[in-house]
Amino acid sequence: MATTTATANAAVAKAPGRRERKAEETRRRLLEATREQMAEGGPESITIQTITAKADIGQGTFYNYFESRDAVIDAVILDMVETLGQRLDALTHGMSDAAEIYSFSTRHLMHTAVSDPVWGWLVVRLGIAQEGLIGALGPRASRDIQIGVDSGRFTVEDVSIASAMTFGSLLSVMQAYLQSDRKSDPSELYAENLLRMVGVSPTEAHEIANRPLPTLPESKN
Amino acid sequence: MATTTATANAAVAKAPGRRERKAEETRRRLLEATREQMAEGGPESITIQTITAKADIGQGTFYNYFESRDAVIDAVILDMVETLGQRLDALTHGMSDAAEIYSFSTRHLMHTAVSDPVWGWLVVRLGIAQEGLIGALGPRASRDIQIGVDSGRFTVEDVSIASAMTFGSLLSVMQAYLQSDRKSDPSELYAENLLRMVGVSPTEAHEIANRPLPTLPESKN
DNA sequence: CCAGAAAAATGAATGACCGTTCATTTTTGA
DNA sequence: TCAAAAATGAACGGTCATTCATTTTTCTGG
Repeated sequence: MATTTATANAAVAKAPGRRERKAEETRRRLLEATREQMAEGGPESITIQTITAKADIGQGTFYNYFESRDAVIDAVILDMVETLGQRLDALTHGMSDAAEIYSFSTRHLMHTAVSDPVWGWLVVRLGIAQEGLIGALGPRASRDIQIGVDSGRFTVEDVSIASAMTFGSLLSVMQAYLQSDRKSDPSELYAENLLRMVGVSPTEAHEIANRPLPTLPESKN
Repeated sequence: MATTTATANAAVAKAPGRRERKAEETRRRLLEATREQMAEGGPESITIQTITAKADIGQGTFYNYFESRDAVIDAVILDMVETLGQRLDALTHGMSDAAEIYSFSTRHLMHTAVSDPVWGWLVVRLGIAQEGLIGALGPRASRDIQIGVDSGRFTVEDVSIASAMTFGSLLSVMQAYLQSDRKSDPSELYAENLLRMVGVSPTEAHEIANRPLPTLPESKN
């Protein structure tokens, strides 16, 4: 064991090494190229050819980093959803009112979806059938709604259905927004409708959904 | 003019004729095969090869009836949506309470979506990005919600957003249902949540969403 | 600093799939 | 009987994911 040349490494293994660093960089380039391609041309424009050309990397090299075309798409989605999820968690961490947490989360989610073209493609085109997307967003929505139910703030008979509706509404409102003349950000009305859906009174729903929205913390990456 | 041989035909033209009847039959066969293929293998399995094989018709013949692959898919969707829409209209025609109309419509829609595999693929896989689907369902949802707003029954600030949410929720609830163990029909809970969303009080929403659901009239076809 | 082994990169070639076309054959109607 | 209409399916052209024999880069021990 301990074949590393000299540098005293603390625990198990942590020497980056030129090779590793370069490999990581290549992987990052491929993910970045995939993300960009998705933003510019949508999911159908993602071919191995376009990705590798954009990343300035040989076609064959792609398969040293990803199993298949689908694998890289899943990786991009997972990365984006996880990052946003963590930023939302950081934002709502200290809050105590479930309705406020739910409102801020859904507003930010919608706002992100209508502002960032990659999210636009992601949500609308890959949509609901995409495992990665629903698998990562679903649990978060469920959790936030469950908090409201447990604290007596929300009254829904079935959390999973309310969660699915939260998520599905996002898709269609966003789609409608993108196809319209993009007049006004629908985030507040979307959140207000959701609050009513989970049992918050209309007047209160209106007030909560229109509170000043704190900005999202930057991601740690 | 009047080149028809003999048969006294009333107005403009209405002689079916062997040719016309056969052509209609072929078109019907193609639509039917497309529908079946969609039910069995989903949208991506719809190729000209599979459709024509299933209909027992030559590949080339396909293009005597439809412009392209997309055209036949659109035709199937339009047909299905129109048929269901008319049945829903017939059902709710005599009703006066907007909440009941909205509830019955959404319940029937969800029930159809979770019962019929073609609708399943249609709604989930083609989903929200499909022009035909949203173009036909959207206006109906908007109309039903608008009736509620006009009669003071609903309070929503933006009908188009509420309409989009009605439709988008359908997708995701159905998707969740299909991926689960298909335990219980989510139609009632779905409708109840929607009623609350448009401003009906929780107690009333519960009552309305659980009224006995009249069966849908058969279609005229 | 060097040789040579191991790892990674490369891009041309492969093979599969699919929508669409069209020259030819079959069916229909008068 | 024959001309027009419809049907046919082989063939074309294009796209694209994936493979692999070869080249290039990196690492290691001397």
